[in-house]
Amino acid sequence: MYHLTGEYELKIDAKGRIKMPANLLRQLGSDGTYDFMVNRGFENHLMLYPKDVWDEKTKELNQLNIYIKKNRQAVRYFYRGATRITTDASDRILLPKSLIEYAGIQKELVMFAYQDQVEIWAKEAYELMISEEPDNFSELAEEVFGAGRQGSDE
Amino acid sequence: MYHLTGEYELKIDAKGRIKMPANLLRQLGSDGTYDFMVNRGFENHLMLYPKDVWDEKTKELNQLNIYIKKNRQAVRYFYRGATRITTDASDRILLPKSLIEYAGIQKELVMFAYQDQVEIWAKEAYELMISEEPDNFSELAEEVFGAGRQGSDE
DNA sequence: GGGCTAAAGTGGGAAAAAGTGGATATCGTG
DNA sequence: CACGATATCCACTTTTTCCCACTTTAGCCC
Repeated sequence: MYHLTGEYELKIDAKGRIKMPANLLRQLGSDGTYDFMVNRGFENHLMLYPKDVWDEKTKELNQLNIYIKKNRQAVRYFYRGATRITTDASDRILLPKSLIEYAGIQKELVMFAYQDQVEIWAKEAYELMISEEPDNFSELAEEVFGAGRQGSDE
Repeated sequence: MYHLTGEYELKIDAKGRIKMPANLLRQLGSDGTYDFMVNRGFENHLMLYPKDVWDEKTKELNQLNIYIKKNRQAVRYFYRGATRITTDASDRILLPKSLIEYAGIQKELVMFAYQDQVEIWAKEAYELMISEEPDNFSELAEEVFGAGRQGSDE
């Protein structure tokens, strides 16, 4: 749907506001105010989705029969903390306190955009995550990307 | 019917009243007083439904032949504790004591809205729930979101 | 590159809304 | 009737929202 990219270092101001990078917003097209959903990510970070992406993702989820325990738990787990967010007149957003806390964000944070979503990490946590990756990366890369790439390939 | 969202940390005051988050009420539209039904949830929490949602949900249930034991049990199980609730002039609600006890709510609680309903948890219980990944979540997630996303695809 | 202009980012004041606490009135029940 | 519990009402505090103005950075032209 989108092909968002970029890594942005940002600060939270005294009122808890975060300026959305102009570059990122530009990738979303549209003007005026922007509409997002945030929730807890699977590691200790947050996920930010453009509203339309979120709606698409939850469409199927909302079809599940939540009287089945397994489904109920999954729905909850996916949604956890999901909150709607819009930009103000200066393109800033306000994240829910509970989510900020969850991600361990103090002042500095990183937004990391890929595919149709944006991850939000506390700066320290992001750097840690980034630095830990290479360990088994080659193995992983081979597994994920490599299938059938042996021999001649562009 | 609705697409309620948001996670709200709330406190019960000395008189047992809980302020409904303005943000959540706004999503319900309407003004003046709001009309809800609460009952016991399937885990140790409560469920809060806007009255119109409740009516819709019970419509099917009320068609069941309750002279059949199984049906009777199911109906009872769903209804258990069901109580009508309205907001006062300051948008606060009063939960039945027995339900508060059932959910183990002391002072702090969390309202967690998704789809057309709101779950009410004791804060500690909520945090525990949130932190535990459901058993076969990745499997289920794959079922729901992932169909054929492994390897090369669109 | 220097200087100009527009865009991006930052900060804060003030009004409005949300949230909190408590006093008083009302109802139902023993 | 008296009591406790609920409902109604009012006053105050805190937070959020909205708006405006300033600083800094990036883009552009000469």
